[in-house]
Amino acid sequence: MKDCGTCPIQHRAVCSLCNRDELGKLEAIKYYRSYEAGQTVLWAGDQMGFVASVVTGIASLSQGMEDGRTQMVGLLLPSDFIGRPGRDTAPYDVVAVTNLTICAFRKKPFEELMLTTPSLASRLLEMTLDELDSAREWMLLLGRKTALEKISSLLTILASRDATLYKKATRNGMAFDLPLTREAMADYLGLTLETVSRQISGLKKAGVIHLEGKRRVVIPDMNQLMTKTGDDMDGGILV
Amino acid sequence: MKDCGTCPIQHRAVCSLCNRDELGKLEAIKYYRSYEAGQTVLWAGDQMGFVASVVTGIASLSQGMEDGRTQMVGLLLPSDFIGRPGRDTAPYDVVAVTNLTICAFRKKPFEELMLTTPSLASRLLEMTLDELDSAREWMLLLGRKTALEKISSLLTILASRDATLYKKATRNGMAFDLPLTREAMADYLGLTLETVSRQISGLKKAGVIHLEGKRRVVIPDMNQLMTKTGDDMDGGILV
DNA sequence: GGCCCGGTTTGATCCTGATCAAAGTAGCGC
DNA sequence: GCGCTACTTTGATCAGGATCAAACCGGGCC
Repeated sequence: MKDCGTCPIQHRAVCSLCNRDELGKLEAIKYYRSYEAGQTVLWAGDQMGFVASVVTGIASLSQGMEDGRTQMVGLLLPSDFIGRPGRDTAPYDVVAVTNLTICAFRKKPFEELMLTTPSLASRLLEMTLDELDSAREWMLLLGRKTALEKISSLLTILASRDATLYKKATRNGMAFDLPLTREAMADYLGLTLETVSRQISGLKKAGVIHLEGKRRVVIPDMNQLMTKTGDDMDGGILV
Repeated sequence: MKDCGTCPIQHRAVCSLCNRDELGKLEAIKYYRSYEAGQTVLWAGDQMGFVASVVTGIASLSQGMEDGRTQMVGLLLPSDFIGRPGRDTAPYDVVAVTNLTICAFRKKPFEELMLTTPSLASRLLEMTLDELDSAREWMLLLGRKTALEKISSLLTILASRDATLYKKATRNGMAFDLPLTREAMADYLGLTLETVSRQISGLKKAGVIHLEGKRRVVIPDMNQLMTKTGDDMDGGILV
């Protein structure tokens, strides 16, 4: 496994592109960049001179309407891809939700590399298809799930991603830090922050989760939470 | 321009893949297939031996929950792509909404062709990115728009697609046939069919649209309809 | 300590869209 | 024509979340 340079999580290949860069071709065109929580990485419509992969932290993609309503359309966790080969402006706002480090590649050379490296191109298609699948999964959530199901689904996803990231077991009890504010959760779920708060209180009262402070979530029984998502449970952990 | 074989719409390159197949490599592995309105092309989980492009008609992609709630996650119009290179089961139900003709390619040889034909691979990435963009556009609609805005957006999109398909002007008045039942519209918009019906009646009463029969929609002034979508209007016609 | 500030919780009320129910319409086969 | 079926419209009522409003933390900083 190739080390991703300054990658802060030891022994984990979080930069999913460098990780497969057997020939070291990406090495020459990559650089790291960091953002503080709350900083905007790109505004919708911005010129975009790079593509990138999230190394640590979380970024969000958001669409806004003129009257201020916003909808988060993607949550980028470590190893997720940012950017559009073949397009030159950002279609959405990209915001650092937590402190964020990305591994960026200059776009022009990256695109040239794609033409001569079929494995890179097919890896990218693969990743885009995955994103498409999760976008569509999210459409079901936004269109048809109740507030309770939405919250439960989000917690389940965050818990699973956190678990895979740190290689922890999920089945019997786990804990993780909520990286999102109530407002960010609301934006992602198509709810208001008050509703998010109320539903979380509900889950807490029901004993499905408990909170240590405002942000640390303890889930005594993962299955109990998953019951509330409305999803099929035998598919195992979703991502 | 290459003719797409039995393609029923004359002088139009609706099979977007054959259309660019300068070398005729796709010729050998393609075949046509037709479905009647209402027929299911693929069930979620089905083995999927082909990829395809819609030639005529409309297909839908739907996700279902066990309790019967369903959410349409994509509407495939002529030239849209069906299938997943690199995956072998269908992730969603694919249903023929109207009578449907597709141009299918056997998956194995198609994938091999992709490896040796960078232009095909990059075309596919392009198409997938487009799908991802429209999925995310739809997430904004599902999460944040009102019923009226949802209906208006759908009508606007259908009108625009219809216009490009038949090369008609959209700005000053147009008419087209609604290909979807109220129920299908509801599934797509995350509403109930009653709400869809009521909102359409509302638009009719307001003079924004009128109906000839149940299915033919006349839009005297496209701009008036677009005012109701909640979208930015200077971006021109969305697809 | 006291203060401020961002984030959170909780309460009261309102309203949009869901639900339940019934009637209307068009097409089609007989 | 009749009756059937699938689709649509309209009405009455309900409820899940939104909205408006206030109080409640928990830090950080003076």
